[in-house]
Amino acid sequence: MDSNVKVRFPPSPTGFLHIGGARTALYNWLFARHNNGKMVLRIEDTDRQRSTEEATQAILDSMEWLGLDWDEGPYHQSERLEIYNEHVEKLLKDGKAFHVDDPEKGRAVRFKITDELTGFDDIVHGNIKSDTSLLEDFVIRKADGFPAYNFACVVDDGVMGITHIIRGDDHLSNTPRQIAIYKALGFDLPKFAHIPMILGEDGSRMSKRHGATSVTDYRTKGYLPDAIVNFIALLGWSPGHDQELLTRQEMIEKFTLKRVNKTSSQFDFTKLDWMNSKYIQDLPVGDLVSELQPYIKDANLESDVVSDEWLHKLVELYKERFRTLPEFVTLTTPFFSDEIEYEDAAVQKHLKKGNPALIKDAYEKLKEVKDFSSIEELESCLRSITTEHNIGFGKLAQPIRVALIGKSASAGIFETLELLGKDKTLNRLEHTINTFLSD
RNA sequence: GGCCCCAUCGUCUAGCCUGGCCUAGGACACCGGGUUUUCAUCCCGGCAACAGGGGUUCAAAUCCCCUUGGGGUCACCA
Repeated sequence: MDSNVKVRFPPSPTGFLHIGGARTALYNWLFARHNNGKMVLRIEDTDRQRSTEEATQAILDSMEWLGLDWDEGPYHQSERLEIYNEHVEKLLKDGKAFHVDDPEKGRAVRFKITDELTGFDDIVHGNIKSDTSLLEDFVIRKADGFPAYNFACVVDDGVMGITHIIRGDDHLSNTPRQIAIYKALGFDLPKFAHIPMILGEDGSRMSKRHGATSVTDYRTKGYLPDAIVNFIALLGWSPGHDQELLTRQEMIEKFTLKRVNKTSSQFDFTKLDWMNSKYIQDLPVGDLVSELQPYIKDANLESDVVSDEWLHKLVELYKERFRTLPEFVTLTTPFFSDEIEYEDAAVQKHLKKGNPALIKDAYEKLKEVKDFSSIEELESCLRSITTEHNIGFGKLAQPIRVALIGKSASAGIFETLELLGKDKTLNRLEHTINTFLSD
């Protein structure tokens, strides 16, 4: 099942890997893997002013984080000047290009438009119209000796034997120029697939003002790479059935260019959050703990005094309650720190307007519980109180919850008690009695 | 502005190529209900779209044209 499919992903290292670029990389990757082909990574660093080594590294890091690997490269265009020059000379000799002199910029080379092609076939869009006579002779080698984009791109794709060019449809209007170069140089024409762009939530082109635009942004915001990959895969492509949560393997099996649609899509952060929460729920707790570790450290929580077993239990308990990684920290801070923020509304409703005797009873009875790691013992203890007072369980659980973590929502009350431990539980109940119930 | 591309629920989309099975399906969000010690999860139900106008046809979301709207591109940037 070998294949001659060869695609490439050619980022220019002038900034972080954009989410749109990531999706382009993903589609190339899925296409290559689906067809048992190869993917080339090529760094298009011909803009000497804007290209940086840091950006290159950041892009490579993002690719790795997303789990998108490649089979060849990374090539750097800045190291391939000889190749481009050879082809420039060829065009010059054939009379298909000519020198232009600019008093300020220096001597450059322009490609001479002659061909009157009328269009090309695009896998996604079908037949694309174009009228080459409308084109102007364009620069293929800049005065600084570096090739211009449209030229370097074609030479590399030709030399590297790229069979399919999958890129954003903002390149649609470049394609006729590039085809002209393919023909002038005698390269076989690759197949083109121009995929729709990703727009911001307001429907305009995604830019800094839309908040998170780079892969790095999503990483620091606490999204899982698998969730990002799944989400952006579905922005412009669908497997053809109703399943939305797909493993990489499923995506590879299902991916075809034919199922990529033509319409640009808007980035929906809410749906991403939902999908991320799904991936969080499905992640083995051990892995989730490792993902969470940096955020716990960042928040300066006392993670070092805590046992692995305890942390695992806490994460297990809370994994259905957070959508992004840092949310876990927000939710569980009271488990790490004694500086609790008591929510006013919760205190009013469950403590001040409640029955003070309840908390005092709970304090006394809990004091007698020997084994706080026994859910059974904790439960029978609290049940006995509600029986005595003849009240529903919620009437007791809520005040205790607020007393222990400061808010009216948390995981199950017995588990909360267990993870907090006897000392903290008693201390906090005591604190509550003295602070909120003393008058 | 010239040229190019696009147009299904608020959003992502299925259906369009190969007209009829579409009283247009799914998901997120939203609204209601159930489960639950709270919240979340989970389950059930609901709201909600073929941009407009002309054709072609027995029949159009599906094919054609126009209008409108959106996007892209017009660099010695990629």
